[in-house]
Amino acid sequence: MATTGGKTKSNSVIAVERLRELIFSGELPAGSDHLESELATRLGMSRTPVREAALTLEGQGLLQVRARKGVRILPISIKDMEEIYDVLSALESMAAANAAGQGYGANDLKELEKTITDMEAGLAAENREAWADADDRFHTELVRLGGNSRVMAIVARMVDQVRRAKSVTLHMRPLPLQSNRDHQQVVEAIKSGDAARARQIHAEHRAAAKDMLINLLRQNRLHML
Amino acid sequence: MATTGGKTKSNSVIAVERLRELIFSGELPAGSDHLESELATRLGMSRTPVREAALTLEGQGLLQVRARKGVRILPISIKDMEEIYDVLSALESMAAANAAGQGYGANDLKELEKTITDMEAGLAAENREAWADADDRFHTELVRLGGNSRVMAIVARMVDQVRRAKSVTLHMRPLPLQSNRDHQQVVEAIKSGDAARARQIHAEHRAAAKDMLINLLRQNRLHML
DNA sequence: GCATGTAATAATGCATGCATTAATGCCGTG
DNA sequence: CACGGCATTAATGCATGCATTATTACATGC
Repeated sequence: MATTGGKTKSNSVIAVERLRELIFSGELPAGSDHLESELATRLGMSRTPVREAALTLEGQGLLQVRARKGVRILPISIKDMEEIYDVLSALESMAAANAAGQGYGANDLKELEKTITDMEAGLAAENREAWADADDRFHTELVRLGGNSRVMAIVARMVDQVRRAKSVTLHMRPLPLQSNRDHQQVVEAIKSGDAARARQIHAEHRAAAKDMLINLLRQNRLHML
Repeated sequence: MATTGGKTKSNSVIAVERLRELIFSGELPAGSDHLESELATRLGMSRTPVREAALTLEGQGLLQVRARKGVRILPISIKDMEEIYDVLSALESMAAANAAGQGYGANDLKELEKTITDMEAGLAAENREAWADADDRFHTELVRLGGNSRVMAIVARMVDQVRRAKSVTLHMRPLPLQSNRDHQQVVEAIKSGDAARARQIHAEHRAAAKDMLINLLRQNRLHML
């Protein structure tokens, strides 16, 4: 039995998971429409659980349910990216500040530091996928250390929405050298309990990431992803 | 025909609206469980649209769908309130800063300023409901001026979750005199284009509101609402 | 008397079919 | 030839019934 839990998952939950995979992998491309019955056939179940899954994913901002036109996979515009990165900036910097205020010891921050060494390893090997994976884990862990479950949930949703765009730009962007220095400084601020500094550094980190990404998209005329 | 739109609403949408009303009015009390079939009978429709509405509201954090136990109306703990007010603080202060950066003129801020005069009128008449209503409109309008649709959506959800708690404490709290001064200062910072100041003032405003509310709940032993 | 296993029960989860309704194409008219 | 109304079509929205499964109560054995 896997650690994910061997509990018998309902078809509705399976549909959510499968649809997410199909969206992230690009098999259901951004902007495309799909009838409930098509998706039901594709997933080997009836329309009911597919419909429920569609409603769930609509609440997560990944698609839109439109009467008689099927579900539309929502594309991400540059404006969307700006919005999302602003939300991430505000919430993650607060999480960093809160993490700094918790008095975490070296042991509590082990996981966070491991993501940094993984990023460095990824950078050294010029393995962008490995770096990106570790970067995701850094941000997830940082938010977790902030101790606000709602921030965790919101951030996860926002990250989902930019997932496609990130994978597209991953190979276009320069190697993120500054990024790693930022991460290291955030950890140090948390260690020393300097909430204001943790917040400040992380906000600048996110602002820089936003600018880099937006410019990249504009330069490459990627107005919709 | 009302401005809300006379379009034939689906039962599923009606169910969402009615359930929200029932939750906010306390007819479905926090912590209570309700079978899908009960709710369906109550709303005069079949289980299907009720079930869909329940999934939607679960995504909004208002209730929880539990197999074989019906839907549970989620109570709000003090920890929840802290989380929510921290999210509101982070996102609304960013909205205030962004609003200050938009170069809004007197005309753009008319709606915002009207909410302040309404609050003052409510205060003068010691009409707490009128004050609270204007206060809600102030925050909604402030976030709208920030120009980030995701922030608007997230803030609206958070506000929904604390709605019951707010109405309980509305008559316990002292008259919010400082609150109005804060609002006025935020508007002035936005007018003068001072983003940092708008952010700062509003963050302090939300922090003070949070402390006041949390203390009120603790003093009155209201650990769950 | 308590614990364990089993059977009855009841609520969800899902499939199916029909009614509703918006979109599309066609026909008739100006 | 273009425009407008009507019929056709097709996809959703919803109700219904059944299968699945967790829970509870009861009986039996220790």
